[in-house]
Amino acid sequence: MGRPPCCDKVGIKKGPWTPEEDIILVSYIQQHGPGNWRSVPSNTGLMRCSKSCRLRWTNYLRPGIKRGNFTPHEEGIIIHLQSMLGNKWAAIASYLPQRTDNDIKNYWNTHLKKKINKSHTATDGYNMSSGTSPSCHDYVPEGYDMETRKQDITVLTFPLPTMRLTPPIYACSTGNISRLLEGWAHSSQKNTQGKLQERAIADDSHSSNNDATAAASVREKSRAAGDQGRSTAMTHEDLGTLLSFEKVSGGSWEKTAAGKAPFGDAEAKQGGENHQPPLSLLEKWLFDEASGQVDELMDLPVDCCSLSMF
DNA sequence: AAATTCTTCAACCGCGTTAGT
DNA sequence: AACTAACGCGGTTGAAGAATT
Repeated sequence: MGRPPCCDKVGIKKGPWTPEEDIILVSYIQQHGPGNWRSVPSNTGLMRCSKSCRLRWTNYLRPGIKRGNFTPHEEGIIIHLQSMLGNKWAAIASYLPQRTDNDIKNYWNTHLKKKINKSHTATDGYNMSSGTSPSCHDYVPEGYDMETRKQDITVLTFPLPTMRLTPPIYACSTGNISRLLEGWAHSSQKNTQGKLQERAIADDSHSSNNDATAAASVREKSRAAGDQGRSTAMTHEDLGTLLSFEKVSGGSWEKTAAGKAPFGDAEAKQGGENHQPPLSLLEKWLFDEASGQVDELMDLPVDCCSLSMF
């Protein structure tokens, strides 16, 4: 009915997300939980549309996401499910809680389709352009042994889960955030100045929002880091330092024994006046992972996606 | 070493579905 | 029941890096 897409609004930023934005988003979601995406941009000051925030969360920042190479076992599951369900990536992803639908879709389009096509042309002259979906029975990934495959096929014959396995655990991995910070540092060597100025302007226009207090705190830290020319990659150690504040009696915040000022002296002085708990929520969130909730969930055995799910 | 082509994947777009009024 | 707004999904695009010429 002519409603303009939200992302067409003036002032809505597009393109790759910066770690600053990621941290703000993560911090906000840790506090409020995922959902109600419409309120996210206004409450955080992010110059992104709600849709973009949701996408970024589900495809990249969501806890427990595994990135990188797919295992033969995962390949096998994807191939089998794709042959059963077609391109229902969200449904397929529900069997692989560590992988996002976008990831699976990309992997299918860039790797598996080719592999299967190759396999078919090698055997019986099958051609992807024929329009017929290749069957899982025709291609078995290397390293995906027949016994596992048999188990999976049995297991995956169960009805689809009605909802994603993903529990309301908002733990995340320091590795994930460190990785994105590294990426940001890399790219920021090219255009740090411009982006920071842009962010600073955007930040100022939202500084009075109460719900954005924690996020604003994060922004301040990030901006300060950028202003001081920290253009080198943030390591895991740095991130650990970033998160090493803890609350002490009297409502003020100070470093833990192992901690050092993460943003330099100037920032430390600023922080002294500002009694905001720096990254407290993010910190707690990240430390939750240490309890092993996510790992336990993600290290499910081969037949994980069956019985525990139904 | 430079130019071109290919590959990958994060992000966007549009549409269908669902929920709220 | 009808309408609107928000959400979620699948297809597609485009930028960046890798590989090739």
